[in-house]
Amino acid sequence: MAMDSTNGECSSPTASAVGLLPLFGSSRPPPQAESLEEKLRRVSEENRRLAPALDAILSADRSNHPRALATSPPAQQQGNAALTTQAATGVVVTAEPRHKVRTVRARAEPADADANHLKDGYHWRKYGQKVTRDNPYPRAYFRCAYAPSCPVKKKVQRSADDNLMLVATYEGEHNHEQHAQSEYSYINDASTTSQQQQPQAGGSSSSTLPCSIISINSLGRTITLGLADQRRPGSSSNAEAAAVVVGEIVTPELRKVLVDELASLLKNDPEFIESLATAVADRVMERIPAAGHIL
DNA sequence: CGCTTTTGACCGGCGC
DNA sequence: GCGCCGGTCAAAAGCG
Repeated sequence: MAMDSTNGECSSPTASAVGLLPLFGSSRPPPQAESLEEKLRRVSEENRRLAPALDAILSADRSNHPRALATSPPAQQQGNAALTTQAATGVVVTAEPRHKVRTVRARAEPADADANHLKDGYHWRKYGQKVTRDNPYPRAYFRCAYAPSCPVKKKVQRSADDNLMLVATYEGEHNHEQHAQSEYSYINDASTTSQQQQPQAGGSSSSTLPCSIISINSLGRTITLGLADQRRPGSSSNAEAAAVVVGEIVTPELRKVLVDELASLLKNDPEFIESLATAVADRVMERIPAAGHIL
């Protein structure tokens, strides 16, 4: 099963087919130009879009079995995506539950251009570095700082194609909680992706982007909350550019962060509010069938 | 002073 | 068996 979406292109066939959820479409007539019928059709369409999102969240929430969303063979060994998500900010998580190997691709922060380290909420100790044959950039080897009690290792290497893209491979599972002051979020430049290079909007940094948070809990198989660049031309609303992928959420704290993030996003989206109000009004009207007779 | 990072050496798997 | 290559070790250096 593969999930894919790039740079807020939430309506990509791949994304909608597999569960990267295009919360809102991008080509929509202005609300004032809509008839009631069109509104009804639009609301119904959005309901259809949201249903898989809800299903994905609920299934991830209720399932303790890690293979809920990952049923494919190992990505690294067979070239298939075992469980790959790529959010709008260019972070890809490939989970391979059977062998406890996960690959994370994340765009390095410009200020950290020389760093070869991914902050993921755990404390790592570097134990080696090696230049590999197929990549001019050195590969760094990290062990969990709680080793040997924690067997997790990770390898971090810059992509040969894009030196701002960090590729981290995790092996094993942590047997402890994240560090208290851990940073389990990537604040990434939302205008870039791993697959498609988008021009950086004036070189602005990600810190100016609200809600551009990607959370990856390496205890979980996949957690991605990606919000596309709101400055992108044609992106008329926050939610329109949003893509949410939730695999297995492990910690309640992280779950709360993700839910809060999504709730905050939707609250600030006037189109979502309007759609919600319309849907509620429709339901009310359905329950008052004789209202016309009263008048 | 203790912890972390660096870096060259070493080891083991794999293909020829 | 040999060489290549990825992964690991461990001493030295760096840092707070």
